[in-house]
Amino acid sequence: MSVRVRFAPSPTGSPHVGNLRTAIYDWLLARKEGGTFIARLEDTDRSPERYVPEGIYDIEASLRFLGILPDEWWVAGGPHGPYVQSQRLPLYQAEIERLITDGSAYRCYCTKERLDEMRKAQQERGLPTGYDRRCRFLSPEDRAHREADGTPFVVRLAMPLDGVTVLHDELRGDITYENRLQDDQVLIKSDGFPTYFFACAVDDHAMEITHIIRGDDWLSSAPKLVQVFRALGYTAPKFVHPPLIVGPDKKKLSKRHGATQFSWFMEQGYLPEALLNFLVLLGWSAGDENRELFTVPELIERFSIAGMSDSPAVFDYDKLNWMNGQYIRASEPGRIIGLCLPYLRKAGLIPDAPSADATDDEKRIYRETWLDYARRIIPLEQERMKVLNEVVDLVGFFFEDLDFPTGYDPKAVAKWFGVAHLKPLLEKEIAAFEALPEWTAEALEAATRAITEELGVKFAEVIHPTRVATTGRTVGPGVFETLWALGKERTLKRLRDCHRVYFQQIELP
RNA sequence: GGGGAUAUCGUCUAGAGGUUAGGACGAGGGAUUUUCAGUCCUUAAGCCGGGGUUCGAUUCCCCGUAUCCCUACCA
Repeated sequence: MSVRVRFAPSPTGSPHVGNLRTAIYDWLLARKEGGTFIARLEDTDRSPERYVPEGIYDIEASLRFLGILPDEWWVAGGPHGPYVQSQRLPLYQAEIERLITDGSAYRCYCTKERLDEMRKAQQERGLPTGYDRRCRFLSPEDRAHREADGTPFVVRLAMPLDGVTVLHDELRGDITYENRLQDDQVLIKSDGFPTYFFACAVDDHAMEITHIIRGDDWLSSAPKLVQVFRALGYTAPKFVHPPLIVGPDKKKLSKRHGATQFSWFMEQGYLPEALLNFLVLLGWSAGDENRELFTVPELIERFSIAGMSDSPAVFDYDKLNWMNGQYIRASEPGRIIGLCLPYLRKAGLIPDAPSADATDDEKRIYRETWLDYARRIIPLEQERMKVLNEVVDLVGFFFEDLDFPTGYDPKAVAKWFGVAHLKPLLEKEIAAFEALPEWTAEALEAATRAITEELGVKFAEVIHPTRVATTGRTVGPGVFETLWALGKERTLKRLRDCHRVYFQQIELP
Protein backbone atom coordinates (compact mmCIF):
# COMPACT_ATOMS: atom_id res chain seq x y z
CA MET A 1 0.00 0.00 0.00
CA SER A 2 1.34 3.37 -0.91
CA VAL A 3 2.17 5.85 1.83
CA ARG A 4 -0.40 8.50 2.60
CA VAL A 5 0.49 11.02 5.25
CA ARG A 6 -1.33 14.09 6.40
CA PHE A 7 -0.50 17.41 7.94
CA ALA A 8 -3.43 18.42 10.10
CA PRO A 9 -3.08 21.97 11.37
CA SER A 10 -5.61 24.03 13.25
CA PRO A 11 -6.15 27.57 12.09
CA THR A 12 -5.12 29.26 15.31
CA GLY A 13 -2.83 31.78 13.65
CA SER A 14 0.46 31.55 11.85
CA PRO A 15 1.68 27.99 12.30
CA HIS A 16 4.22 27.13 14.95
CA VAL A 17 7.62 26.08 13.62
CA GLY A 18 7.13 22.74 15.34
CA ASN A 19 4.02 22.03 13.33
CA LEU A 20 5.81 22.91 10.16
CA ARG A 21 8.61 20.58 11.02
CA THR A 22 6.03 17.83 11.26
CA ALA A 23 4.69 18.88 7.88
CA ILE A 24 8.19 18.67 6.46
CA TYR A 25 8.58 15.15 7.84
CA ASP A 26 5.25 14.20 6.29
CA TRP A 27 6.25 15.65 2.97
CA LEU A 28 9.70 14.08 3.03
CA LEU A 29 8.28 10.67 3.81
CA ALA A 30 5.70 10.98 1.05
CA ARG A 31 8.30 12.09 -1.49
CA LYS A 32 10.73 9.41 -0.38
CA GLU A 33 8.18 6.63 -0.63
CA GLY A 34 6.43 7.89 -3.72
CA GLY A 35 3.39 8.46 -1.56
CA THR A 36 0.83 11.18 -1.11
CA PHE A 37 1.04 14.24 1.09
CA ILE A 38 -2.30 15.50 2.32
CA ALA A 39 -3.17 18.58 4.34
CA ARG A 40 -6.39 18.77 6.25
CA LEU A 41 -7.68 21.72 8.17
CA GLU A 42 -8.76 20.84 11.71
CA ASP A 43 -11.09 23.72 12.41
CA THR A 44 -13.40 22.04 14.87
CA ASP A 45 -12.65 24.41 17.71
CA ARG A 46 -15.01 27.28 17.09
CA SER A 47 -14.22 29.31 20.18
CA PRO A 48 -13.39 32.83 19.03
CA GLU A 49 -10.03 32.98 20.77
CA ARG A 50 -8.83 29.86 19.00
CA TYR A 51 -10.50 30.03 15.66
CA VAL A 52 -8.52 32.45 13.51
CA PRO A 53 -9.81 32.39 9.93
CA GLU A 54 -6.76 34.25 8.62
CA GLY A 55 -4.66 31.46 10.04
CA ILE A 56 -5.76 29.33 7.11
CA TYR A 57 -3.89 31.60 4.74
CA ASP A 58 -0.84 31.70 6.96
CA ILE A 59 -0.73 27.93 6.83
CA GLU A 60 -1.03 27.93 3.08
CA ALA A 61 1.61 30.64 2.73
CA SER A 62 4.01 28.73 4.95
CA LEU A 63 3.68 25.52 2.97
CA ARG A 64 4.15 27.40 -0.27
CA PHE A 65 7.17 29.22 1.10
CA LEU A 66 8.81 25.97 2.10
CA GLY A 67 7.92 24.42 -1.20
CA ILE A 68 6.11 21.50 0.36
CA LEU A 69 2.83 21.60 -1.46
CA PRO A 70 0.31 18.93 -0.53
CA ASP A 71 -0.98 16.63 -3.22
CA GLU A 72 -4.44 16.83 -1.71
CA TRP A 73 -5.66 19.71 0.39
CA TRP A 74 -8.28 22.34 0.85
CA VAL A 75 -6.71 24.64 -1.71
CA ALA A 76 -6.57 22.26 -4.66
CA GLY A 77 -9.00 19.59 -3.53
CA GLY A 78 -8.57 15.89 -4.11
CA PRO A 79 -10.42 12.60 -4.20
CA HIS A 80 -11.09 12.48 -0.46
CA GLY A 81 -12.40 15.98 0.11
CA PRO A 82 -13.49 18.17 1.57
CA TYR A 83 -10.24 18.74 3.42
CA VAL A 84 -11.75 21.03 5.98
CA GLN A 85 -13.30 19.36 8.97
CA SER A 86 -16.04 21.90 9.48
CA GLN A 87 -17.30 20.82 6.06
CA ARG A 88 -17.40 17.16 7.00
CA LEU A 89 -19.93 17.36 9.83
CA PRO A 90 -22.47 14.95 8.28
CA LEU A 91 -19.80 12.27 8.11
CA TYR A 92 -19.01 12.58 11.80
CA GLN A 93 -22.70 12.63 12.57
CA ALA A 94 -23.30 9.37 10.74
CA GLU A 95 -20.36 7.70 12.41
CA ILE A 96 -21.24 8.80 15.90
CA GLU A 97 -24.75 7.42 15.53
CA ARG A 98 -23.21 4.07 14.78
CA LEU A 99 -21.11 4.20 17.91
CA ILE A 100 -23.99 5.26 20.10
CA THR A 101 -26.14 2.50 18.71
CA ASP A 102 -23.61 -0.19 19.32
CA GLY A 103 -22.80 1.14 22.76
CA SER A 104 -19.20 2.16 22.21
CA ALA A 105 -20.17 5.77 22.76
CA TYR A 106 -22.81 7.43 24.86
CA ARG A 107 -24.48 10.75 25.37
CA CYS A 108 -23.39 12.62 28.46
CA TYR A 109 -25.63 15.31 29.92
CA CYS A 110 -23.34 16.53 32.65
CA THR A 111 -22.99 20.27 32.83
CA LYS A 112 -19.75 22.14 32.66
CA GLU A 113 -20.33 23.17 36.27
CA ARG A 114 -20.69 19.63 37.49
CA LEU A 115 -17.57 18.59 35.63
CA ASP A 116 -15.61 21.46 37.11
CA GLU A 117 -16.74 20.63 40.64
CA MET A 118 -15.99 16.99 40.13
CA ARG A 119 -12.50 17.76 38.95
CA LYS A 120 -11.90 20.15 41.78
CA ALA A 121 -12.97 17.57 44.32
CA GLN A 122 -10.73 14.97 42.73
CA GLN A 123 -7.78 17.29 42.83
CA GLU A 124 -8.40 18.20 46.46
CA ARG A 125 -8.47 14.57 47.43
CA GLY A 126 -5.35 13.86 45.43
CA LEU A 127 -7.16 11.54 43.07
CA PRO A 128 -6.53 11.16 39.38
CA THR A 129 -8.83 13.50 37.50
CA GLY A 130 -11.28 12.23 34.95
CA TYR A 131 -14.92 11.90 34.14
CA ASP A 132 -16.74 9.75 36.69
CA ARG A 133 -18.83 8.14 33.95
CA ARG A 134 -22.10 8.96 35.57
CA CYS A 135 -23.95 9.24 32.26
CA ARG A 136 -22.42 6.06 30.94
CA PHE A 137 -24.59 4.03 33.26
CA LEU A 138 -27.78 6.02 33.12
CA SER A 139 -30.94 3.91 33.21
CA PRO A 140 -32.92 3.83 29.97
CA GLU A 141 -35.66 5.82 31.69
CA ASP A 142 -33.32 8.55 32.82
CA ARG A 143 -31.84 8.72 29.42
CA ALA A 144 -35.23 8.94 27.73
CA HIS A 145 -36.15 11.64 30.16
CA ARG A 146 -33.15 13.80 29.31
CA GLU A 147 -33.73 13.33 25.63
CA ALA A 148 -37.30 14.42 26.01
CA ASP A 149 -36.13 17.48 27.93
CA GLY A 150 -33.78 18.39 25.16
CA THR A 151 -30.90 18.61 27.66
CA PRO A 152 -27.68 19.59 25.89
CA PHE A 153 -25.22 16.77 25.67
CA VAL A 154 -21.82 15.68 24.49
CA VAL A 155 -20.99 12.25 23.20
CA ARG A 156 -18.28 10.34 24.99
CA LEU A 157 -16.30 7.28 24.13
CA ALA A 158 -17.09 4.29 26.33
CA MET A 159 -13.50 3.41 27.10
CA PRO A 160 -12.91 -0.24 28.04
CA LEU A 161 -12.90 -0.40 31.82
CA ASP A 162 -10.08 -2.89 32.08
CA GLY A 163 -7.34 -4.42 30.03
CA VAL A 164 -4.64 -2.51 28.27
CA THR A 165 -4.18 -0.68 25.01
CA VAL A 166 -0.90 -1.25 23.28
CA LEU A 167 0.30 1.42 20.96
CA HIS A 168 3.05 0.64 18.55
CA ASP A 169 5.02 3.79 17.91
CA GLU A 170 7.43 3.50 15.00
CA LEU A 171 10.06 5.36 16.98
CA ARG A 172 9.56 4.05 20.47
CA GLY A 173 8.19 0.58 20.03
CA ASP A 174 5.25 -0.81 21.95
CA ILE A 175 3.81 1.37 24.65
CA THR A 176 1.29 -0.14 27.02
CA TYR A 177 -1.44 1.86 28.68
CA GLU A 178 -3.95 0.71 31.25
CA ASN A 179 -7.44 1.32 30.01
CA ARG A 180 -8.87 2.01 33.44
CA LEU A 181 -6.67 5.09 33.62
CA GLN A 182 -8.03 6.52 30.39
CA ASP A 183 -10.83 9.03 30.37
CA ASP A 184 -14.10 8.65 28.51
CA GLN A 185 -12.99 11.12 25.89
CA VAL A 186 -15.54 13.56 24.52
CA LEU A 187 -16.08 12.76 20.85
CA ILE A 188 -18.78 15.25 19.95
CA LYS A 189 -19.04 18.58 21.70
CA SER A 190 -22.31 20.15 22.69
CA ASP A 191 -22.10 22.44 19.67
CA GLY A 192 -22.21 19.35 17.48
CA PHE A 193 -18.61 19.65 16.35
CA PRO A 194 -16.34 16.66 16.77
CA THR A 195 -13.26 16.79 18.97
CA TYR A 196 -9.82 16.08 17.62
CA PHE A 197 -9.94 12.43 18.58
CA PHE A 198 -13.09 11.66 16.71
CA ALA A 199 -12.59 13.79 13.63
CA CYS A 200 -9.03 12.55 13.34
CA ALA A 201 -10.01 8.89 13.43
CA VAL A 202 -12.91 9.29 11.03
CA ASP A 203 -10.92 11.37 8.56
CA ASP A 204 -7.71 9.42 8.71
CA HIS A 205 -9.68 6.35 7.85
CA ALA A 206 -11.72 8.06 5.16
CA MET A 207 -8.59 9.54 3.64
CA GLU A 208 -6.75 6.25 3.84
CA ILE A 209 -3.93 7.66 5.89
CA THR A 210 -1.12 5.19 6.50
CA HIS A 211 1.06 7.12 8.97
CA ILE A 212 0.07 9.58 11.64
CA ILE A 213 3.10 11.76 12.27
CA ARG A 214 2.46 14.22 15.07
CA GLY A 215 4.18 15.77 18.04
CA ASP A 216 5.24 13.87 21.10
CA ASP A 217 2.70 15.86 23.11
CA TRP A 218 0.08 13.51 21.68
CA LEU A 219 1.74 10.38 22.91
CA SER A 220 0.07 10.14 26.27
CA SER A 221 -3.41 10.48 24.84
CA ALA A 222 -2.73 8.06 22.00
CA PRO A 223 -4.56 5.09 23.57
CA LYS A 224 -7.77 7.07 23.42
CA LEU A 225 -7.31 7.63 19.71
CA VAL A 226 -6.52 3.97 19.23
CA GLN A 227 -9.72 3.06 21.01
CA VAL A 228 -11.69 5.41 18.82
CA PHE A 229 -10.33 3.64 15.75
CA ARG A 230 -11.18 0.36 17.34
CA ALA A 231 -14.73 1.41 18.22
CA LEU A 232 -15.20 2.58 14.68
CA GLY A 233 -14.02 -0.78 13.45
CA TYR A 234 -11.05 0.69 11.60
CA THR A 235 -7.46 -0.34 11.54
CA ALA A 236 -5.39 2.49 12.95
CA PRO A 237 -2.57 3.89 10.82
CA LYS A 238 1.00 3.63 11.97
CA PHE A 239 2.02 6.12 14.61
CA VAL A 240 5.13 8.26 14.68
CA HIS A 241 5.63 10.73 17.50
CA PRO A 242 8.66 12.89 16.81
CA PRO A 243 10.13 14.64 19.83
CA LEU A 244 9.07 18.13 20.75
CA ILE A 245 11.00 21.24 19.88
CA VAL A 246 11.81 23.00 23.12
CA GLY A 247 13.32 26.27 24.30
CA PRO A 248 16.61 26.70 26.18
CA ASP A 249 14.74 25.90 29.40
CA LYS A 250 13.65 22.60 27.83
CA LYS A 251 9.99 23.53 27.86
CA LYS A 252 7.83 23.30 24.77
CA LEU A 253 8.98 26.07 22.44
CA SER A 254 6.71 29.07 22.91
CA LYS A 255 6.67 32.81 22.56
CA ARG A 256 8.53 33.12 25.82
CA HIS A 257 11.61 31.73 24.13
CA GLY A 258 11.48 34.02 21.14
CA ALA A 259 9.68 33.82 17.88
CA THR A 260 7.88 30.59 17.12
CA GLN A 261 5.45 31.66 14.45
CA PHE A 262 6.63 30.71 11.03
CA SER A 263 5.54 34.03 9.58
CA TRP A 264 8.16 35.75 11.71
CA PHE A 265 10.94 33.73 10.14
CA MET A 266 9.66 34.48 6.68
CA GLU A 267 9.53 38.19 7.45
CA GLN A 268 13.00 38.37 8.95
CA GLY A 269 14.53 37.00 5.81
CA TYR A 270 15.28 33.36 6.38
CA LEU A 271 15.54 31.44 3.15
CA PRO A 272 13.13 28.56 2.61
CA GLU A 273 15.87 26.00 2.10
CA ALA A 274 17.66 27.13 5.26
CA LEU A 275 14.52 26.87 7.33
CA LEU A 276 13.69 23.50 5.87
CA ASN A 277 17.20 22.16 6.33
CA PHE A 278 17.40 23.47 9.88
CA LEU A 279 14.00 22.21 10.92
CA VAL A 280 14.61 18.76 9.50
CA LEU A 281 17.82 18.43 11.47
CA LEU A 282 15.99 19.28 14.65
CA GLY A 283 14.99 15.72 15.33
CA TRP A 284 16.38 13.82 12.41
CA SER A 285 19.88 13.04 11.22
CA ALA A 286 21.45 11.33 8.27
CA GLY A 287 23.39 8.98 10.50
CA ASP A 288 27.16 8.89 10.29
CA GLU A 289 27.36 11.18 7.31
CA ASN A 290 28.40 14.03 9.56
CA ARG A 291 26.78 16.66 7.42
CA GLU A 292 24.61 19.63 8.18
CA LEU A 293 23.84 21.10 4.79
CA PHE A 294 21.54 19.15 2.52
CA THR A 295 19.67 20.05 -0.60
CA VAL A 296 16.05 19.04 -0.78
CA PRO A 297 16.69 16.10 -3.13
CA GLU A 298 19.43 14.91 -0.80
CA LEU A 299 17.01 15.04 2.10
CA ILE A 300 14.37 13.12 0.22
CA GLU A 301 16.89 10.49 -0.70
CA ARG A 302 18.07 10.04 2.87
CA PHE A 303 14.94 10.57 4.89
CA SER A 304 13.61 7.75 6.99
CA ILE A 305 11.56 7.38 10.12
CA ALA A 306 14.37 5.34 11.63
CA GLY A 307 16.67 8.35 11.42
CA MET A 308 14.42 10.37 13.65
CA SER A 309 15.50 11.21 17.14
CA ASP A 310 13.39 10.35 20.16
CA SER A 311 14.40 13.06 22.58
CA PRO A 312 13.46 16.74 22.53
CA ALA A 313 15.61 19.26 20.67
CA VAL A 314 16.39 22.79 21.78
CA PHE A 315 15.71 25.32 19.05
CA ASP A 316 19.09 26.96 18.46
CA TYR A 317 18.60 30.35 16.86
CA ASP A 318 22.37 30.74 16.47
CA LYS A 319 22.67 27.65 14.39
CA LEU A 320 19.72 28.69 12.26
CA ASN A 321 21.44 32.01 11.62
CA TRP A 322 24.65 30.28 10.68
CA MET A 323 22.82 27.98 8.31
CA ASN A 324 20.89 30.83 6.76
CA GLY A 325 24.16 32.66 6.19
CA GLN A 326 25.51 29.58 4.45
CA TYR A 327 22.56 29.54 2.08
CA ILE A 328 22.70 33.27 1.47
CA ARG A 329 26.35 33.02 0.49
CA ALA A 330 25.63 30.09 -1.78
CA SER A 331 22.86 31.98 -3.57
CA GLU A 332 23.09 33.77 -6.89
CA PRO A 333 23.61 37.48 -6.23
CA GLY A 334 20.57 38.23 -8.33
CA ARG A 335 18.36 36.27 -6.01
CA ILE A 336 19.71 38.00 -2.94
CA ILE A 337 19.30 41.39 -4.57
CA GLY A 338 15.69 40.63 -5.35
CA LEU A 339 15.01 39.39 -1.86
CA CYS A 340 16.72 42.36 -0.24
CA LEU A 341 14.97 45.14 -2.16
CA PRO A 342 11.74 44.89 -0.14
CA TYR A 343 13.71 45.39 3.08
CA LEU A 344 15.37 48.48 1.67
CA ARG A 345 12.04 49.88 0.54
CA LYS A 346 10.43 49.16 3.83
CA ALA A 347 13.26 50.91 5.65
CA GLY A 348 12.81 53.92 3.39
CA LEU A 349 16.30 53.59 1.94
CA ILE A 350 14.93 53.39 -1.57
CA PRO A 351 11.51 54.52 -2.79
CA ASP A 352 8.80 52.17 -3.92
CA ALA A 353 8.97 51.06 -7.51
CA PRO A 354 6.98 53.21 -9.90
CA SER A 355 3.51 51.90 -10.59
CA ALA A 356 2.71 50.04 -13.77
CA ASP A 357 1.17 53.10 -15.40
CA ALA A 358 4.21 55.28 -14.78
CA THR A 359 5.86 56.72 -17.86
CA ASP A 360 8.83 54.96 -19.40
CA ASP A 361 10.92 57.87 -18.35
CA GLU A 362 9.91 57.51 -14.71
CA LYS A 363 10.67 53.84 -14.85
CA ARG A 364 14.04 54.46 -16.41
CA ILE A 365 14.98 57.04 -13.83
CA TYR A 366 13.95 54.73 -11.02
CA ARG A 367 16.00 51.95 -12.47
CA GLU A 368 19.08 54.06 -13.01
CA THR A 369 18.88 55.89 -9.72
CA TRP A 370 17.90 53.11 -7.40
CA LEU A 371 17.88 49.67 -8.89
CA ASP A 372 21.25 49.83 -10.56
CA TYR A 373 22.74 51.28 -7.41
CA ALA A 374 21.21 48.59 -5.21
CA ARG A 375 22.43 45.93 -7.62
CA ARG A 376 25.95 47.23 -7.24
CA ILE A 377 25.84 47.41 -3.48
CA ILE A 378 23.97 44.38 -2.22
CA PRO A 379 26.42 41.78 -3.58
CA LEU A 380 29.17 43.55 -1.65
CA GLU A 381 27.42 42.65 1.58
CA GLN A 382 26.11 39.25 0.60
CA GLU A 383 28.74 37.32 2.47
CA ARG A 384 28.12 39.33 5.60
CA MET A 385 24.41 38.65 5.92
CA LYS A 386 22.98 35.98 8.14
CA VAL A 387 19.41 37.14 7.85
CA LEU A 388 18.21 39.24 4.93
CA ASN A 389 16.78 42.04 7.02
CA GLU A 390 20.33 42.82 8.14
CA VAL A 391 20.86 44.32 4.73
CA VAL A 392 19.27 47.52 6.00
CA ASP A 393 21.98 48.16 8.57
CA LEU A 394 24.68 46.81 6.31
CA VAL A 395 24.05 49.08 3.35
CA GLY A 396 22.34 52.02 5.01
CA PHE A 397 25.38 54.27 4.65
CA PHE A 398 25.30 53.88 0.91
CA PHE A 399 21.89 55.46 0.67
CA GLU A 400 21.70 57.89 3.51
CA ASP A 401 22.86 61.43 2.88
CA LEU A 402 25.91 61.48 5.06
CA ASP A 403 26.55 65.07 5.99
CA PHE A 404 29.62 65.29 8.12
CA PRO A 405 29.40 64.99 11.07
CA THR A 406 25.76 63.99 10.85
CA GLY A 407 25.50 60.30 10.13
CA TYR A 408 29.11 59.65 11.10
CA ASP A 409 29.96 57.35 13.94
CA PRO A 410 31.73 59.58 16.50
CA LYS A 411 33.91 56.72 17.64
CA ALA A 412 35.05 56.05 14.10
CA VAL A 413 35.83 59.71 13.60
CA ALA A 414 37.67 59.95 16.89
CA LYS A 415 39.71 56.93 16.01
CA TRP A 416 40.85 57.86 12.51
CA PHE A 417 40.45 61.56 11.92
CA GLY A 418 43.16 62.27 14.44
CA VAL A 419 45.94 61.17 12.11
CA ALA A 420 48.40 63.93 11.30
CA HIS A 421 48.21 63.42 7.57
CA LEU A 422 44.44 63.63 7.33
CA LYS A 423 44.33 67.00 5.63
CA PRO A 424 46.81 66.30 2.83
CA LEU A 425 45.32 62.85 2.47
CA LEU A 426 41.84 64.13 1.82
CA GLU A 427 43.13 66.83 -0.48
CA LYS A 428 45.22 64.42 -2.50
CA GLU A 429 42.40 61.94 -2.71
CA ILE A 430 39.96 64.55 -3.88
CA ALA A 431 42.35 65.64 -6.58
CA ALA A 432 43.37 62.14 -7.61
CA PHE A 433 39.89 60.66 -7.62
CA GLU A 434 38.56 63.68 -9.48
CA ALA A 435 41.11 63.06 -12.21
CA LEU A 436 40.62 59.33 -12.41
CA PRO A 437 39.96 58.32 -16.01
CA GLU A 438 37.92 55.31 -15.04
CA TRP A 439 36.06 54.66 -11.81
CA THR A 440 37.07 51.14 -10.94
CA ALA A 441 38.19 49.55 -7.72
CA GLU A 442 41.57 48.82 -9.29
CA ALA A 443 42.12 52.41 -10.39
CA LEU A 444 41.03 53.71 -7.00
CA GLU A 445 43.42 51.40 -5.25
CA ALA A 446 46.33 52.36 -7.49
CA ALA A 447 45.69 56.03 -6.90
CA THR A 448 45.43 55.50 -3.17
CA ARG A 449 48.64 53.51 -3.02
CA ALA A 450 50.40 56.31 -4.83
CA ILE A 451 49.12 58.80 -2.31
CA THR A 452 50.24 56.55 0.52
CA GLU A 453 53.76 56.66 -0.84
CA GLU A 454 53.75 60.39 -1.24
CA LEU A 455 52.59 60.72 2.33
CA GLY A 456 55.11 58.18 3.55
CA VAL A 457 52.66 56.48 5.87
CA LYS A 458 51.35 52.98 6.24
CA PHE A 459 48.63 51.80 3.92
CA ALA A 460 46.35 51.10 6.86
CA GLU A 461 46.71 54.71 7.96
CA VAL A 462 45.22 55.73 4.65
CA ILE A 463 42.64 53.06 4.24
CA HIS A 464 40.95 53.58 7.57
CA PRO A 465 40.54 57.35 7.47
CA THR A 466 39.31 57.00 3.92
CA ARG A 467 36.71 54.52 4.95
CA VAL A 468 35.52 56.71 7.77
CA ALA A 469 35.41 59.77 5.55
CA THR A 470 33.36 58.07 2.88
CA THR A 471 31.13 55.79 4.93
CA GLY A 472 31.06 57.26 8.40
CA ARG A 473 32.04 53.95 9.91
CA THR A 474 34.88 51.53 10.42
CA VAL A 475 33.28 48.42 9.06
CA GLY A 476 32.10 47.44 5.64
CA PRO A 477 33.24 45.82 2.43
CA GLY A 478 36.71 46.55 1.03
CA VAL A 479 37.25 50.28 0.75
CA PHE A 480 37.84 50.34 -2.97
CA GLU A 481 34.82 48.27 -3.82
CA THR A 482 32.90 50.57 -1.53
CA LEU A 483 34.11 53.68 -3.32
CA TRP A 484 33.45 52.08 -6.65
CA ALA A 485 29.91 51.22 -5.63
CA LEU A 486 29.36 54.61 -4.07
CA GLY A 487 30.27 56.24 -7.36
CA LYS A 488 32.41 59.23 -8.13
CA GLU A 489 29.91 61.86 -7.25
CA ARG A 490 29.00 60.60 -3.78
CA THR A 491 32.59 59.74 -2.94
CA LEU A 492 33.90 63.17 -3.82
CA LYS A 493 31.05 64.92 -2.08
CA ARG A 494 31.69 63.03 1.12
CA LEU A 495 35.43 63.63 0.98
CA ARG A 496 34.91 67.32 0.35
CA ASP A 497 32.32 67.66 3.10
CA CYS A 498 34.63 66.05 5.59
CA HIS A 499 37.53 68.20 4.56
CA ARG A 500 35.57 71.39 4.69
CA VAL A 501 33.63 70.88 7.87
CA TYR A 502 36.24 69.00 9.87
CA PHE A 503 39.07 71.42 9.31
CA GLN A 504 36.86 74.40 9.71
CA GLN A 505 35.94 73.06 13.13
CA ILE A 506 39.49 72.25 14.03
CA GLU A 507 41.02 75.49 12.91
CA LEU A 508 38.54 77.79 14.52
CA PRO A 509 39.82 79.08 17.85
C1' G B 1 -1.82 13.31 42.60
C1' G B 2 -1.95 9.88 38.15
C1' G B 3 0.00 8.30 33.42
C1' G B 4 3.55 8.34 29.40
C1' A B 5 8.17 9.50 27.20
C1' U B 6 13.22 10.81 27.39
C1' A B 7 18.58 11.03 29.25
C1' U B 8 26.27 11.43 24.82
C1' C B 9 30.25 18.22 24.85
C1' G B 10 26.50 24.68 26.69
C1' U B 11 23.27 23.31 22.00
C1' C B 12 21.94 19.85 17.56
C1' U B 13 23.67 15.09 17.01
C1' A B 14 26.86 10.37 15.23
C1' G B 15 28.40 5.98 17.26
C1' A B 16 29.53 0.91 18.86
C1' G B 17 29.36 -4.76 23.88
C1' G B 18 36.27 -3.52 23.40
C1' U B 19 36.69 3.47 19.57
C1' U B 20 42.05 8.35 20.90
C1' A B 21 33.58 8.57 21.87
C1' G B 22 33.18 11.51 15.64
C1' G B 23 30.86 15.97 13.26
C1' A B 24 28.24 20.79 13.45
C1' C B 25 26.61 25.48 16.03
C1' G B 26 28.49 28.46 19.81
C1' A B 27 33.14 29.73 22.70
C1' G B 28 38.81 30.35 22.86
C1' G B 29 43.43 30.70 19.84
C1' G B 30 45.90 31.31 15.11
C1' A B 31 46.29 32.46 9.68
C1' U B 32 44.52 35.77 5.65
C1' U B 33 46.22 42.06 7.60
C1' U B 34 42.06 46.71 4.25
C1' U B 35 38.12 46.94 9.02
C1' C B 36 33.95 43.75 9.81
C1' A B 37 32.23 39.47 7.93
C1' G B 38 33.77 35.28 5.37
C1' U B 39 37.27 31.39 4.57
C1' C B 40 41.13 28.02 6.43
C1' C B 41 43.74 25.80 10.64
C1' U B 42 43.35 24.86 15.79
C1' U B 43 41.96 24.26 21.34
C1' A B 44 38.70 23.31 25.29
C1' A B 45 34.19 20.87 26.15
C1' G B 46 30.23 15.02 26.77
C1' C B 47 28.40 9.28 27.72
C1' C B 48 22.86 11.44 34.77
C1' G B 49 23.57 8.01 39.32
C1' G B 50 23.39 2.97 41.40
C1' G B 51 22.95 -2.04 40.73
C1' G B 52 23.10 -6.15 37.59
C1' U B 53 24.32 -9.29 32.67
C1' U B 54 29.32 -9.82 30.70
C1' C B 55 36.16 -11.24 30.37
C1' G B 56 34.56 -6.16 29.32
C1' A B 57 29.36 -1.53 29.38
C1' U B 58 28.63 4.89 27.95
C1' U B 59 26.02 0.98 24.74
C1' C B 60 21.79 -4.46 27.03
C1' C B 61 18.40 -5.11 31.68
C1' C B 62 16.46 -3.19 36.42
C1' C B 63 16.04 0.65 40.00
C1' G B 64 16.76 5.64 41.20
C1' U B 65 17.12 10.61 39.81
C1' A B 66 16.10 14.58 36.59
C1' U B 67 13.49 16.73 32.70
C1' C B 68 9.49 17.18 29.47
C1' C B 69 4.52 16.01 27.78
C1' C B 70 -0.56 14.67 28.88
C1' U B 71 -4.22 14.69 32.69
C1' A B 72 -10.33 20.35 28.76
C1' C B 73 -16.92 20.16 25.45
C1' C B 74 -7.97 22.91 22.77
C1' A B 75 -5.63 20.83 19.14
